[in-house]
Amino acid sequence: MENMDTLMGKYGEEGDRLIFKILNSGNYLEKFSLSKKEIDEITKEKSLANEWFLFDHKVDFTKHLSEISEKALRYDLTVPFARYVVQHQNEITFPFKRYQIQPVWRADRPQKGRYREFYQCDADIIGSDALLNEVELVKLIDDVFTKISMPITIKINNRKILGGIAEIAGQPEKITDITVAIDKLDKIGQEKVIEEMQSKGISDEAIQAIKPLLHFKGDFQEKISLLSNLFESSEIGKKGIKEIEYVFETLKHLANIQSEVDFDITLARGLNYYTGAIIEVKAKNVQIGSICGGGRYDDLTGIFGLKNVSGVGISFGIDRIYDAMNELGLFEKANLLSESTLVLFTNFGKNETNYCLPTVFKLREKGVNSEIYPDIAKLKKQMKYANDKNIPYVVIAGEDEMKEQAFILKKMDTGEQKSLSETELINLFTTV
RNA sequence: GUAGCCGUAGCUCAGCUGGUUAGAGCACUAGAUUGUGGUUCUAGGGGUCGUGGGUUCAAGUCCCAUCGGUUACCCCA
Repeated sequence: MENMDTLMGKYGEEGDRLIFKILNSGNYLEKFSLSKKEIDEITKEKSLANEWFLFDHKVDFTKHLSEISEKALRYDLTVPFARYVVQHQNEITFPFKRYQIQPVWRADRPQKGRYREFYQCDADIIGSDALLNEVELVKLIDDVFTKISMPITIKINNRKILGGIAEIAGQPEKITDITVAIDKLDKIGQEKVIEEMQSKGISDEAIQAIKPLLHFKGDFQEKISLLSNLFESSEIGKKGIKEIEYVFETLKHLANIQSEVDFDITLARGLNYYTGAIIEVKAKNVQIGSICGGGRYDDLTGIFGLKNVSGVGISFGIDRIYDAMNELGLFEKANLLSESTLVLFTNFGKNETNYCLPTVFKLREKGVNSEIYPDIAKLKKQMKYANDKNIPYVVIAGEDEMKEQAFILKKMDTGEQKSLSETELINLFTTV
């Protein structure tokens, strides 16, 4: 949980709306009052017939947020991390690296691949503006997805390039609108992108300047040279090109990257706080949103009172990665669904349980996953349980076996069974 | 915030232009197999048809409201 003002204004307009707000505790309407203007407006339409007019008339509480809510659930891990770094700046040695796995919340309508509560795993390096950190994080992404054998595309862009585009378009203040529109290119097509820009009040001259980018296809070098021509008069654009060139060259020649890495001019990302590299990862052959995202933020700690500390970080969307792995059948392929229990001891009654229990615990001490059926049930039911749970061995011990100080071990796949002493049984499982 | 689709057995669903006692598969229980699973066969239990109202001689079916789920837009992990 965070203070509301820690979170508000960091993620953009849409982000602010999606922050889970928490009502104040206790009599939370105590401090609440309508402004004179609001009362005038309401009473104009409706006479103040009774004291419940507040409830009769829809009041826009979103305009009174600060009066009724001062806490909110964390929207991501990056902003709270920046707050943490500022609070503990004297105890932290920079450059500071950390990872963190925790749930975050979005007040959104849940749907496929989109959750109200989900886990993120963040990895950040803060207190260094070296581009080497960008390279390290891309390498980290590549390592992770290579390890779980998930084919991905790592898309990389740079906010400075987007800034350059806005600059040469002559409307730097419209950078967000321009980039959000460009971001939709592969979804809605060139025509609609231009329409959207027009509707956001972007001038026709600006659109003409941007247009060459919209239907541009080419490899990395071709993209770079196109942008270089475009950015002759844009310092920020040039800087963006230099940055992305370094990152790509280093990745290409020194990092041994397995995944596809793509310089995507249309990649924008809605979060406001990014200032340099932006990264997004898409799973191949799975229809799900991005499964990992991140970028560089130069001013995030500045907002909380610690200037000139640049950071770069990425965030894995754990739940989506799990969904994608499921859909691709990666758990089966990696044999991650193998049986959890190796031996099941059947339960015939109290005496038999007392007879078996020490052996179960001895096996467990030796690291053999064993369990005893908790209820006195028909053998048929217990066998079915073992079968349904893919337990490969079942131990049966009733009165007869107790007399002989023996256990019957049944191998489920072949059905064969033999009588063993406790020592023989334990040895069988521990000397493999 | 906007729009579409769906709510019937524990689960997945069928149920036609309203018309007897609301069905199937899976799961569950029992038996064939009194201490032996996977296959098979037989029998059985289990339903306020999301909720509330309306139309009708008659509503799971039509209408309205409401709640829940889901999908898309937006945005993102």
